[in-house]
Amino acid sequence: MLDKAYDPKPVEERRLAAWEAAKLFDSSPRPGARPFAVVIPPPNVTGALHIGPALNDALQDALIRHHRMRGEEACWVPGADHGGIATQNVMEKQLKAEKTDRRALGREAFLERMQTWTRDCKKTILGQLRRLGCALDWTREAFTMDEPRAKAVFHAFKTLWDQGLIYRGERLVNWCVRCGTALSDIEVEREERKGGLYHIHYRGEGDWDGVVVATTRPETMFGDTAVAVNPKDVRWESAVGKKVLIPLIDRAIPVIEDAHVEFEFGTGALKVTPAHDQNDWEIGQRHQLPAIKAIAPDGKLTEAAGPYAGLSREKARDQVVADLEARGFLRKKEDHKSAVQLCYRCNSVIEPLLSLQWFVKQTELAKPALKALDDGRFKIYPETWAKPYRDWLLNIKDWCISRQIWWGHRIPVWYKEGEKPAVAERAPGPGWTQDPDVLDTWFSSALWPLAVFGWPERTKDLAYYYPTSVLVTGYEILYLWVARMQMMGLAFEGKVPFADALIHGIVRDKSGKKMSKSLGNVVDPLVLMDKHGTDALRFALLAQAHPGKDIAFDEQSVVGARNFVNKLWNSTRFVLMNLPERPPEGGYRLDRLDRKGLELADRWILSRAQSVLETAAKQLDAYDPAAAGDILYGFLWDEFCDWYVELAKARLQGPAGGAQEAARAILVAVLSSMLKALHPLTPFITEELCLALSPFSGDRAEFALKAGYAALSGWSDAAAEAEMSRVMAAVTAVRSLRAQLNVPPGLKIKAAVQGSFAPKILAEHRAYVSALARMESLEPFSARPPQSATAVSDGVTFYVPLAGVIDFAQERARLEKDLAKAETEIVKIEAKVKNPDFLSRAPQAQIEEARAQHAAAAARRDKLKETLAVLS
RNA sequence: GGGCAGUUAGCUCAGCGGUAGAGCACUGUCCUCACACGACAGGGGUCAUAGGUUCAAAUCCUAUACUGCCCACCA
Repeated sequence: MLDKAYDPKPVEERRLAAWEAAKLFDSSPRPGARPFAVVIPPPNVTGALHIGPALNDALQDALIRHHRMRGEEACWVPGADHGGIATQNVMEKQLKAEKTDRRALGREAFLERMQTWTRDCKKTILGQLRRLGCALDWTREAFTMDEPRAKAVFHAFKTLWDQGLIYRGERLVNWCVRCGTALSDIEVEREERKGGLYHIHYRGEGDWDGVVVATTRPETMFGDTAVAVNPKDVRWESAVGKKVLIPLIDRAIPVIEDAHVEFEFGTGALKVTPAHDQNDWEIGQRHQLPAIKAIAPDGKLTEAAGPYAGLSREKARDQVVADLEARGFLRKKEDHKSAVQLCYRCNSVIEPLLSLQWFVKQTELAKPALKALDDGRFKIYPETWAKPYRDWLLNIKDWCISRQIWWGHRIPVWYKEGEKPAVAERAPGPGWTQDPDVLDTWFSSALWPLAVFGWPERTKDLAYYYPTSVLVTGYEILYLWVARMQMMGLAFEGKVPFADALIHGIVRDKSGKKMSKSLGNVVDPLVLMDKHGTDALRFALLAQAHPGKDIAFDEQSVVGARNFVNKLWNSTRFVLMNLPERPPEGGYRLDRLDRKGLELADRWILSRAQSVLETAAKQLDAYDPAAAGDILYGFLWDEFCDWYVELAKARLQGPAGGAQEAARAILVAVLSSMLKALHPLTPFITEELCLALSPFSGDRAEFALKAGYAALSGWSDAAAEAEMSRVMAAVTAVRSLRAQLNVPPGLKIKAAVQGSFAPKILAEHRAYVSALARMESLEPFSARPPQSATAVSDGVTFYVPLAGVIDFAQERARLEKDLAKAETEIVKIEAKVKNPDFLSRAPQAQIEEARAQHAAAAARRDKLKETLAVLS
């Protein structure tokens, strides 16, 4: 016998052990079967997973399990990403805590430590995935820096190099002073911050007045190589062509014209610092201006800054401003809001810096990706992300792929005096030295769907699983990752790496704030799993994961899901308690049922179950587990447990025989098919319960995944559904009467029934009504009992004698309230039914329905009025 | 400065052309023989605002107002 409450821990342990022992999730090409392949977004090896990836993984697992149950060869590839800068930063923090740093350690020793860290971290992360119940094919575990992936990276680099798409050049790049490396454009985040706008006087050379420029970054003035004004700006007309002196260092620079300069901003004069500002760089290109570096890669001012050399950016700004002010150059300081650029890994302010870097040309690579989107080979769900994705590809800029860190794939370019640089995996010969930089971590991530299947080798896996089916990820890496995989996949294989991308939202805290360590609002999925069970956590996340929508996550939602899981447990427990010790040969089978012998409730629940299963399957096909979860939850709780199980009790506890067997068979069939349908969402408990039911359900499969897809057919019965809803309404009317008149729950009432639906109730549904409304007897109405209360429903009126219990004033008030309800309903429907436009233009079915509603409401109203008249 | 979402019950969110829904919270009754992680009954919304289309609009269109996100070279 099952315990009274579900205890997740032993069940989860048991299921995990069984899955692993059976290698249940392994996949290999199976001719004839449709592949359904998914590659996991490889988590960075920066530490343990938080709740965000848990959602991402639960979504993928639901899809994988669903498609497995549909008979497809589902393959979900696990793995991890070395995570470049992010991971190196983690290690650097550790080293700092040990009062050392990577330079003291040396490159080789540092990398060795990184390897060890990586091994431990992967263990943690993959352990978490396992614990979540992820149906990952563990034999395929991949890492972006393991041997096969390194091979893929080299091959990709070489191919792009041979095609002339890779080049090296000195460009203005986003430089993170703290991380000590260049970043690509999309690795930079922006944040609006308050700062100052400084108006600085640049004296004229000779004896003219000079100009006043406005800048937010006075400390870069030592790198100025011009002052620019708009060609149409009459205010500065006379200054153009003359020279001004940079204050404090008195270097002369020309005043030039450039259309980029805005009239309204500041003074209309712009100081041009090509080496430290993107716009200025472009102006510099247009006017062949030199680029003078005023800030070094370490964030300190260079020799060009004269007396300020060696000061940090921040200190230099304060000092320069103070000196300008003291010497009368500072004309004005305004408050000013501007968007500062921040490193997406360490959040420090980015310095645009001129440096020698490697780039991949993007325009040509983007074209096939655009085409794939436009002709539908690649689809994004929800569609709303397609436009931003498209715009990004259209305006794509070259990708800076070199990083000045140690952790990553070393750039496979070798140098030697007097030779052209060579691309090779190993030194081409003695005297060659390798480029010290490593590749952007996203370079290897971009190859993930190819690399996990052995590319560039022509493997069977690649032929079978590629292109993969769907990629599940958050919108924050749409460009960083999704777009690049599309470009690379198309460039190297001519096929999209995945046909669909499912973009989900971000898990936020319950007040809607982004989770972050610094805010202290991060949620540890393991803690929640320990507390409430894995299925509960999964269901809570999935039930809220509407496509593309962020989730405001509250632990309360996990409690709610836990309650549902417990409801599954107890309903199965109840069914098992009411089954015989020995199951019938082959289990209960619906096809053995005598359809004519079925009761209304049977026909109703089977019809409903069939429809619910169909809908849930469609929703999972459409990548919407939230909708599937919602409908399954509602059906199981509100319809199956609250009505069907209650109705079946009479037969279960009654005499043995055909009626009892039918109830048992239907309970088993409906429950076990629902458990199977829920399996993609809550794999542990559903499988455990399916197994417990298996002798009765006739399901021989050892695992829910192998039990096949849950479906019923041939049970659709609209008439039964309609009739059942009338019965339910009648029951509810009596229950309501009882509650409102404070009839003790234990007290069984006598009732008489009247109305057009009454004969049917008396003949066929008497047992239902008297059981659920707790009646001692139910008779046809003959005469109104002296002290009785009345419950009016569609086609039925119940009279309940309640001598001594009933309070007439209360009863009147109750009926008047019902009457008021009926009246307002009638007013609404009457407006419709009496509207000639409605009658002439609405579809016939609508009209008929409205008329029927009107008639029913009117009948109810009349009955209530009549009752009230008797009472007064 | 562009673009995209959202604005529905106290809270979190479904619904997206035919009489307003769920979970949680709330009120009342009940430890009724699966489940108090429960049962039954109930209260609570002029579906942001203003127009329009339609027999019919939370649902479609157009504005407006907030909120959030993405993108962008106003120093």
